[in-house]
Amino acid sequence: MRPTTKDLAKAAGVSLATVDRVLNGRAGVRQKTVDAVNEAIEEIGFERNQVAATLARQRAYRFGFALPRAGGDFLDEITARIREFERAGRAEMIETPILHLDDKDPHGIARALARLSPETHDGIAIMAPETPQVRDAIGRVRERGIHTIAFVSNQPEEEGLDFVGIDNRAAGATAGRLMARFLGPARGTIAVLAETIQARSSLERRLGFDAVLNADYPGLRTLPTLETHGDAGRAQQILYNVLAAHGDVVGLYFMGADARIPIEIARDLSALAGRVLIAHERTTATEHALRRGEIDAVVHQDPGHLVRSAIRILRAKCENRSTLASQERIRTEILIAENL
Amino acid sequence: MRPTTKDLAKAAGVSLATVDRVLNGRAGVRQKTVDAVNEAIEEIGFERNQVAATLARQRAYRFGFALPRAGGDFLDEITARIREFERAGRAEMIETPILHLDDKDPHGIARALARLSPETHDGIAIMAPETPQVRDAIGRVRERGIHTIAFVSNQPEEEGLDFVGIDNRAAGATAGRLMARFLGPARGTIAVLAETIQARSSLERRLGFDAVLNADYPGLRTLPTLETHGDAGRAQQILYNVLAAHGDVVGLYFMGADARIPIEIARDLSALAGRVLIAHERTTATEHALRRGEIDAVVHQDPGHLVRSAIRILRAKCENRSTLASQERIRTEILIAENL
DNA sequence: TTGTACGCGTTATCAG
DNA sequence: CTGATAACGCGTACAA
Repeated sequence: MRPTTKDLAKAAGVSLATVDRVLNGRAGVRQKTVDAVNEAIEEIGFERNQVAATLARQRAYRFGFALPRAGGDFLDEITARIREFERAGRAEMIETPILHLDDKDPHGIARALARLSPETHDGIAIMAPETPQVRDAIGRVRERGIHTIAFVSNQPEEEGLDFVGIDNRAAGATAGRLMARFLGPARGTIAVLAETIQARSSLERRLGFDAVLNADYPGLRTLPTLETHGDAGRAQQILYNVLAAHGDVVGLYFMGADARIPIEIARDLSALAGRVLIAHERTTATEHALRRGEIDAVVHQDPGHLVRSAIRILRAKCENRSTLASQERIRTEILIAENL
Repeated sequence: MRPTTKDLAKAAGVSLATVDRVLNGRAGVRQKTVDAVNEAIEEIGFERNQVAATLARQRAYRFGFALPRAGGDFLDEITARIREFERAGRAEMIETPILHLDDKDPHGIARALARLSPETHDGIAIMAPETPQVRDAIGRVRERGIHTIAFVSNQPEEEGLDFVGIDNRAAGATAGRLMARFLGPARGTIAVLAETIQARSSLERRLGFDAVLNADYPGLRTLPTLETHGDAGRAQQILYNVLAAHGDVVGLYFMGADARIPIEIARDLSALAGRVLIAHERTTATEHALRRGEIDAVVHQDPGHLVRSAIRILRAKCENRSTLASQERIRTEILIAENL
């Protein structure tokens, strides 16, 4: 049988309570005693039994998800995955409450984050715009002893804040390579659409996309990013204009997280037939479009994986363990009709 | 607080022991009592606390992996992922011993499986050829009360044996579509290589590959599958012959799980430059080849995901729970240089 | 057919 | 600063 805390206490010549204090880094133990316990840990090869530890905590882990209140199919999918986990999580003593944030109101977000207490949250995954207010609020959440990670939309890297999501530059490069390979010898212009070019994810994707095309495909020219602001009418006008202005548009890249609107418009624009269309994120809209051959490929990050990875990382932080890096890197997936 | 077995016992008017019997489907309880307990479960909304249940079992789960003794980079990768899990699994009371099988000896495999006892194994994931002996042996393992699943290489579906691995037909179709899309307007012949055409996986991949090409690309012709039998010399000869016999080879599809040998040969065959090459499984060989642009795409199933999915499914069976279907479907991943 | 009592390996709460 | 001791929710002998 594996050594237990009891064995450890005996080996170190202290009580169970002291063992617990050392194991969990609590204050009020002489350094000498700490060392003795740590030596005994090495000696007998003690490893904490997390199952017992979780049971003894007397309460479930509470890992919150702070998400924008509204935000298209992809966010709905994320929410669905959280709720799905919620059911299974109860038996494992993990709760995953969702906290809704108003995307457009940084102060409101900051206030919501300020209300988080260690009493009700062991950790929180935050998907929010990267404003100074939000960044500061996150810092204060951490200071209160709540573990935090940036979720899907990255926060500035500086403060070593863990991040769960894909590498958007790589995702853009992937889209770019597929676009070029699918176009083959064709030459011409590629239009790029996004909800907004302000989002960091859009910037990074664009960077990756251009890097590939500029480096290897002189026959292809990319236009500046066009902003739809999530507005169907505007998107339609934009697409119409760009096709009118450039007779040689051979490809379209929908860079945003909600490709539904551009896809629907593209469907009606017969002028787009035969062009290569690439979008981001698997949603019902992109899935159907792939099946019908209306778009050619989707670059995707799996929402289920995102959610579970965030939970695993938060839990590992609580138990101050490290995680399996190989498991936590979110893949930049390529979807075509055949591998849906 | 969530209701516990104690609350359940009280609500049903029985003892804890009886609650346990009903919960775990043990014999020796009057139907009337069973019903009473089940009603009480509904009434108070009881859900078993798996953390407590696991702790109380007094022993770790033991989920074995029965794998071929030798088998190329992909299998090495799987083994590495099992070992990786092993370290983290101990704290969660899950052990994952590996059982080595001799791929070429069905009777030996059957004997090895016959030695498995419920004392030492709660479940086992089996990767083995689909011979009658093996199938029968698996049946007997299950009869002894050990949970089983087919791992990576499928067993005939008939007996409702769960399977963890990709849909090989879809994987072949994915490879076929990529091949055709990357070739663009080019016309010509595609050579298909495999270690052996006998393996079910090869058959299924070929089926998917051909289905796509035959349906949509009349300008592309596929040759019969060529067998390398994992032999470098033979593979070289085959490739040489096929290029000599067909002047219009525009693409190569490496269907087997170990693309290292064909890749190395292709690298030296300057005649292959400019052709589209697609292989299966991410290994150091395929990864490097993608980075260097020696091959164009890799169709992949993630070994880490395979391993963890097998473990989760076996565990769910032990706790007779259902699993999150969305999490357990192994993706047919497409890898190019940009999304490695 | 049913119930009692104890144990699992931790954590938390006291008292000293 | 340290130690006893009682939980935590469930499984399992063993008794009845």
